[in-house]
Amino acid sequence: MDGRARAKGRCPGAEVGADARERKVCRREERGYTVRGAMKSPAKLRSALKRALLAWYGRGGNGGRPARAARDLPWRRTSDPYAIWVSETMLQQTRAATVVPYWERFLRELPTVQTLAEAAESQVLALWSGLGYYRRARMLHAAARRVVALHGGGLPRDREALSSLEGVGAYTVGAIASIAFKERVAAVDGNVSRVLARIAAIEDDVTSARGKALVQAEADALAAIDEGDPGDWTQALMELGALVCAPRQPRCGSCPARAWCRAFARGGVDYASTLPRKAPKREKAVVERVAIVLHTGTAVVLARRRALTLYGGLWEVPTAPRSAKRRLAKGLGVNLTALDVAGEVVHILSHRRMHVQVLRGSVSPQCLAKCRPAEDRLADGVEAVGAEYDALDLVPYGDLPTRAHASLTRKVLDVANLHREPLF
DNA sequence: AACGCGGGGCC
DNA sequence: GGCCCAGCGTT
Repeated sequence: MDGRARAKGRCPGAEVGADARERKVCRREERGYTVRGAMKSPAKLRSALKRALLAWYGRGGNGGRPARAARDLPWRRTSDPYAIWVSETMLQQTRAATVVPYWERFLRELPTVQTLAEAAESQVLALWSGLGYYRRARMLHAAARRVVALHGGGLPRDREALSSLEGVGAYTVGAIASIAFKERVAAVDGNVSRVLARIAAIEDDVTSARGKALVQAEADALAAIDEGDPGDWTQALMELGALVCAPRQPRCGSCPARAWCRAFARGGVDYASTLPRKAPKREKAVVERVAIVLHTGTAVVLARRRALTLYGGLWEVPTAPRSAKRRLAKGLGVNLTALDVAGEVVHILSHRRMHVQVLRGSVSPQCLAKCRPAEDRLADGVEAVGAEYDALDLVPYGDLPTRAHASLTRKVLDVANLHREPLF
């Protein structure tokens, strides 16, 4: 990019003072486009790498050739940009195998961007329940409403317009543009960045700006020379990362890109698996909380979390910091002494570790008086439950599966053991 | 650039 | 029990 381009130890020629030709050759080697002993032109090598990967991925069925490696994922059977958009949103930080049933149910219930735009947020969240990162659902919902309002219901092809949609970041723009609209755009997700970091043997911390820039440039360059379906190229790279170039134990022995992989050339699978360099792990904070399960024998009291908080908009058994146990009970209209300890739940999140003590008791008339229908926000007395909730409701056991909830609630109700049969 | 945000599969 | 996943928005 400029004369300051710092060089790794293996490329002294890139230091200030080296001539432009040496710098260029060095850059090629850093990017892994050279094969030992064969100084072909980079374009040829990239083209060969591309062909090898696409053949491995297997676009469409083709008799005689080995079976395609691509998984038969349901969103690969549609060309509907809306369906692809939903899949890409669900796939953010979520494994494909996990997404499949959620995506099928979501598309069945809300098959078009119009139906999503008109749906109640509670329905959208219920369809998302269990998938995690619920902000994705709220942003998808909001974005669908704007798409209908601004673009007449069709997802815009324009990348700027796509990028302005809630929840659609750099990766998702690339994914939608290349897969749904067949544009030659890079989509760099965790898989692609890992694959490219290994092919190019990038030893910088992958989270550093330098590393990101290199990886991004790599993706752009590789995508730009593709002659086939841009969506196939995007997905071939990701599929390689998911199935072969795995984070921990890459299967270099069966990798179609092995001949172009600088990391493999440098140190085989043992070295390749050390890339990209991992960031040091942070310690998870432990949070001590309490949950109060109030029930009638056929129904249980749930509270809806305020928007913009953890689990925002979802229903759960009312909880509070352990230190606010008395205040939570009082807010729910029950006496702490009337509750018994049912057990404790440990819930691990990406950034914290929750220890939830589970208390159990019967619904009091005072509590019943505070319960309101689900759509009635800010009911009287709810404030006393704490700043975390904006509604209370008495929910029959049979209605639990249709309520948007976090998996923590399943665990809490399981420990409370209200019912012989599973409640969910 | 670092952090908040979920949940589950796999070692 | 830790790691990581078809990331995004905020600060």
